[in-house]
Amino acid sequence: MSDQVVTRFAPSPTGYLHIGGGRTALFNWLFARGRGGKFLLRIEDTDRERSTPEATAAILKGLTWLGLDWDGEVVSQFARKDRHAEVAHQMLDRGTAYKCFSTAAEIEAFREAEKARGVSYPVFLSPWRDADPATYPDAPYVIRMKAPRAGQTVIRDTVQGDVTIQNATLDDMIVLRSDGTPTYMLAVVVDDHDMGVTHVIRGDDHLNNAARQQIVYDAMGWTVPVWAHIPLIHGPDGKKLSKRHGATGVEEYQAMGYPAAGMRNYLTRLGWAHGDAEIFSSEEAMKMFSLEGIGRAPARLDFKKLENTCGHHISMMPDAALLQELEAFLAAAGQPALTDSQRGLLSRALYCVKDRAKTFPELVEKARFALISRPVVPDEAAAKSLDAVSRGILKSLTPRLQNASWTKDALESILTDVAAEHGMGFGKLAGPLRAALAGRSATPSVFDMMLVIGRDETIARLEEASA
RNA sequence: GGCCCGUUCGUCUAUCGGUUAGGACACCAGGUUUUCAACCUGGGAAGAGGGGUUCGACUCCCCUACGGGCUGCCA
Repeated sequence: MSDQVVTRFAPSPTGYLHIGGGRTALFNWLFARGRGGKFLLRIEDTDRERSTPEATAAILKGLTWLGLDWDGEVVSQFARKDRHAEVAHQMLDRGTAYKCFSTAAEIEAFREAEKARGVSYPVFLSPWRDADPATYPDAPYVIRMKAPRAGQTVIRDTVQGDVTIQNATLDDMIVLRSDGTPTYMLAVVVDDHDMGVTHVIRGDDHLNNAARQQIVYDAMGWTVPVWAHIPLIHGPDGKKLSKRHGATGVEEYQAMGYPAAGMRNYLTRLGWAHGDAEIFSSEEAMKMFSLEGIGRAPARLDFKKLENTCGHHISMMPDAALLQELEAFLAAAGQPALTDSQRGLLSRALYCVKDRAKTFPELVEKARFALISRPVVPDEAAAKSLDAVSRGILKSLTPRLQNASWTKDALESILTDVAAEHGMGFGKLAGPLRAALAGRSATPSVFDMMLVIGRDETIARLEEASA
């Protein structure tokens, strides 16, 4: 018997990867990876009407972008339908399930009638539960689990605590549909058991389901996994996160230019805490992560904090990795790829822009000075600082830069000297320089810009601006 | 409607009966500066409401309010 941790993420492929699903996957991943366990991926595609291969691809893509790698092959739940049916029949043999010949129309009619009578929660009690097989008609049937009618089922949840459900409120869930396909309630249990899942970490929208699933575990004599039902993510207004809040799919976050490491960090802290830890790598998160640290209340998405977290990660990232992810972002956002020379320039510029950007678009904007080619067209604010006097000063500057030693210290002393000669502080000179070098009024340090683009380009831009 | 879960600064959270209720983001003020960002210093800011239990409750129990989830031959 191995006590290795096995977790899984089990999305249904009906759309893109929701940010909440991404966080669920992240928690499962952190928990497994931090304990030397396995993190498995299963696609819950038993609903043939709604499942699409495109959605599956989108989900895998989202997980991959987030950097959540799974162990082994992706399991298709639908592909295991024969195994599910086998278990349903074993339940039949064990007497923990029965054939029910009630039609959908009959059940619907029953519910309507009960509601009309004022029964708020009509629990359908199948007349076939204890019927004599001799009376079975030759008709389609479903297999229902024989759930206990009395007593209670207790879910021992690591996050929510002990949750007690009265069995009387549970009906005999269908485990196998009349067409022989399994329902979710059966399939999850069979798959989790067969895959050796030890910890079920999922959204708390499944909390009530856990009671029914536990009944299936008991019916088969299987070990119940450790439950951990985590609260959902809400929009900034506290309502369930939906389209109208903006981004709900993880690919939208990628397109907005958030680095994956920052995303992971932010999402980890959303609904989970470990003392005062705020900014950390995924490796550190794995060491700290525990189910006990998960909060019980739904958390709201805060884009400001997301940005702040991402800013820390951008500045911490090694240049090579940063450049690589930036290029992936450009591709994902449908922007033109970098040319070889732009890539070279950008990697030289990173050191002076990475501390000032929170997202990739911001990083590109800050590094604009390095990527543009002449003529440098100043924007309105920059144009204002390029008056006649300033242009004259810039012109007088170029000869002195010709022979200057191209270091920050040397440049600084030349420029402060020039400014002094014109009876001004360096601050006065910095504006025109920015305008000439970058065409903007807000840029990285002028010295850094000169260092990055080099002597020839610097002089060319100054001459152009002062012409 | 019924059942289940939740509720600490605006937001994410720490606290696991005894704290001036801590941190982070955001915000405000000041500083630094070569613009922006960053950074530094300081500031305002919270236990939903009401009952208990206890020498003592944010912490335990009950009620109310509010929010969320579930209530399918969906997952």
